[in-house]
Amino acid sequence: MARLQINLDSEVPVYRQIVDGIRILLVEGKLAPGSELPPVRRIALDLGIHFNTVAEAYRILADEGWLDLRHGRGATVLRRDTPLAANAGRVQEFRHRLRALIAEIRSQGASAAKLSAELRSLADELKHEA
Amino acid sequence: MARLQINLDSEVPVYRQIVDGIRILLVEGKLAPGSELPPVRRIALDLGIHFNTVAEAYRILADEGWLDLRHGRGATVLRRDTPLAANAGRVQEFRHRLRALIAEIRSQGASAAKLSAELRSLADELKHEA
DNA sequence: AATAGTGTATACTGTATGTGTACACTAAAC
DNA sequence: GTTTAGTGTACACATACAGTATACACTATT
Repeated sequence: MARLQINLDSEVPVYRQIVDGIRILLVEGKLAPGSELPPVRRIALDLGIHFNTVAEAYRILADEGWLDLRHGRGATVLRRDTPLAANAGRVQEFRHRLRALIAEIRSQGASAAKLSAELRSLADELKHEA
Repeated sequence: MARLQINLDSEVPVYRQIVDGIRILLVEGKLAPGSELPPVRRIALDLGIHFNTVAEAYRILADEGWLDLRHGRGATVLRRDTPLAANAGRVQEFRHRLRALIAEIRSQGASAAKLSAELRSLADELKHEA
């Protein structure tokens, strides 16, 4: 599995950074159904954190239906049919969180032009996946 | 000032939702330098929370250089020259957080096509602002 | 069986979040 | 000038969250 990037100084809790990082791989198909994830202790060792923190992340992804998590056997990626249609509220929430993210980065000095280009690039990637 | 939208059930702390919401208005120029923000008690009353929670949000925005916060007088928006050039690290962080956000919403059922369209729309808005 | 390797459960510590309350500063009324 | 109303500030507190330590239970292999 691709190496996860964790920032211990971030305001975002580590377990959520792990969830976010693995979910990217899952959604983008870089972790296919049937794959086995590394044991919690191994990831924990790599990242320099406690294995329970990784286990918490695995549990969340299992709750979301991404992982089959079984006592003594490890974690495997499930085939996960898209759960629900996108309703308007979800897309609106996305829009709001995206605006907040853009505002935060601009507030730190990133130019609107540069971010606009990044957004277009991501939009294209997404389009090809769809 | 435009009404802030706060979700008390969100996993995101209320004070940070306030920071995010106001920062959007600031970055997009909808709160111009010289404007006065409402007193912390008034916003708190509107949102049904304690005024100290709003005060915490104001302090953060003041630390970021957006607000002039003065004892007994209220909060006014400062002219804030862009603080730093966008370095590569910041844009990379943006990209990663954006991917995480997209993955999360897709994981909840939003289609790649729809999100791609949203991204393009936001990219265009940004471009016009630049 | 025994063992090594997996995830689980629970108690514990430090930190973050939000509130209550008293305070200090400013401006306006008098 | 003093008073008063309105503002942000400081700090203690209750509670929830994040991360760790440790003992446990399940699975597969020997």
